[in-house]
Amino acid sequence: MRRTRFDRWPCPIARATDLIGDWWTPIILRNAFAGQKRFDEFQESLGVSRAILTNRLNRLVKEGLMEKVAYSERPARYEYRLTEKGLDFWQVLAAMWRWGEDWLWKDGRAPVKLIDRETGADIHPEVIDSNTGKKLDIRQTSVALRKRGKKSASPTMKEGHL
Amino acid sequence: MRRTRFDRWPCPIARATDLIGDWWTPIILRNAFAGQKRFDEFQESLGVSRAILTNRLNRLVKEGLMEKVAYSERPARYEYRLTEKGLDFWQVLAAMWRWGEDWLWKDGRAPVKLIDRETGADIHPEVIDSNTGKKLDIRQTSVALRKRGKKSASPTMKEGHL
DNA sequence: TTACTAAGTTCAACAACAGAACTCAATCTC
DNA sequence: GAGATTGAGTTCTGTTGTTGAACTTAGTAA
Repeated sequence: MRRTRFDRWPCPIARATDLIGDWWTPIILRNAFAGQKRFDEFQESLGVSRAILTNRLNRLVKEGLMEKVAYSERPARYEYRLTEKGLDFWQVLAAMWRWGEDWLWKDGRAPVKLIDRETGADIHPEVIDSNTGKKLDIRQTSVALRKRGKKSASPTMKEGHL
Repeated sequence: MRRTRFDRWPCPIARATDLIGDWWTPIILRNAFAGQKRFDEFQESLGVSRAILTNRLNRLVKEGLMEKVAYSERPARYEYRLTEKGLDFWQVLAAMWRWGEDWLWKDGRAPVKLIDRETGADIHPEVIDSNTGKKLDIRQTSVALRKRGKKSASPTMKEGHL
């Protein structure tokens, strides 16, 4: 009766969801992107239970999004740093940022914005198809099976339109 | 001792996480994008508990990502359709798709891909800044408070670099 | 010697999830 | 017209996961 796992499903969205599909993981990553590194720093700024924080950081390390690095030998002290894999996850958080600021403020606008560190210009994340440079349109998008693909773990991802 | 809620936090990522920060919601939305509409269709293809499915669909309706529409009066039968707000969420799932296919297949590639429904060309989601057209770079990105912003609910989102 | 710090671990109460069975109104099948 | 089927749920029982507080441990500072 364990939590259902998606990490062997043949769909990238399902596998990504398995990894970050809980309340704390995306928020912890957000704070890591904001420069936080230490256990107590995460714990105090978020108010998360220490047991859960331990669990989530361990998972992020095991999955390669963060690495645990000693910044002091004696006493032994560690910090958590984003890896390349973790840094690349910024695209997902940025897409969430964009959707969130577009849709989740009923009255007024979000009190924060993303800016370019050098020019100060506003940054508006947008998801495009890199082949055409155009904004994604679901109505034009389908899922296809790759040729010579490996057998897909159940449940099968069917071809078809999105 | 309720689950910690983020829906009043001043950060778009936190609010979005509150909405989709569980294992089933993104997967249900994925299937909705794949064209599924009915309760039993979701239930059978995902194997999710009916109680949880009811709960998640209700939440998605309450938050405006889906709408419950009667497709038959007698007997009363309903289907769930993505709204504009729900359709726009595709950018987030697409970003997850891209990150997932780039990082979550150790051996080989994901067995599925996104293609353009008309041309059949591969689609590669990518997150850019719509002002510059360039790929996002976290090392160049900061968070800024908007001028004249409303008081921020705790915890405070600080200015600073990401 | 006592207090403090960082990074956890342990614990009890409670909430959420899984899987199966049950409900209910209407329609189809024999 | 009796019984089975369908769609869309609700209810139930037993685990598993989350919360918040207290405790641990090794080393340092006062």
